[in-house]
Amino acid sequence: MGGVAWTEEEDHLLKKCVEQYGEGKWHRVPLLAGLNRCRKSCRLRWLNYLRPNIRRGTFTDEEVLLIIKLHNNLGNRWSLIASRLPGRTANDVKNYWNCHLSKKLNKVHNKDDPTISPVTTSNQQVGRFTAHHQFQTLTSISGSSSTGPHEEQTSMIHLEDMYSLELKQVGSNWKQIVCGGEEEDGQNEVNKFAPEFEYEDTKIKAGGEIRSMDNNWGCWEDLIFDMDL
DNA sequence: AACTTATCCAACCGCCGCTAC
DNA sequence: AGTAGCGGCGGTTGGATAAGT
Repeated sequence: MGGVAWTEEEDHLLKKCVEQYGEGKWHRVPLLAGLNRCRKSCRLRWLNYLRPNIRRGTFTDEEVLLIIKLHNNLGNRWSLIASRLPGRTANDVKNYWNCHLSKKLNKVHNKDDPTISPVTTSNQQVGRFTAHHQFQTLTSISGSSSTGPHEEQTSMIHLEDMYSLELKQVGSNWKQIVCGGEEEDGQNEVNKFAPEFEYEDTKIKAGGEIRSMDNNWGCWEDLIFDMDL
């Protein structure tokens, strides 16, 4: 283990203590329970192992799909993801992701370019973005492609009908990003090659996925990874 | 059978945000 | 405003075990 393993006696003392005094006040637990463990260790042991209704064992297909979906939407916020999976702990979800899913996903993502993770929609690859803080809703994607020596392709990504991104694919890489806002004085407000930009409270950064925070899966469904798990 | 390598997962560590003072 | 103490979180570690040679 990563540290000193808990004994049955320690588990019993901790369980008894939490049942008697309730969760919280973890700084008092080692003293109340008579344990030679720090507050964090006690809390973790309770949350990940001793708490009632904890589900152990292998993850079901439904759980795996939900984890993937939630991870796309929330990132590495394991406690939030675990809260959607009854009986599963954040540590379990995190371990499962690190041991099983991240490797499989990396295999899929890194097929062509290790710096770009492809997202597919209607068989059209559009690259990926990360939206931090409040995520904007993806409303539509349109694209055009020209078949030339470099096979250049352009995709427009529209966010809440207010803001749009333009991706250009040169060869096998998505390199250029053009960010546009509402038209002003007939000129489209454009920042070329922006690695990231902010719109109101939303920061959108190149290199991740477009995400929605409002549980509106309808938009996201079109962007689900084309994965072979 | 003996050894090496890979995988899994419980536990630890350091950081962050919140609250009280 | 600054600080200490706390709970909570995500990243990392390392021992146990399985799989491979």
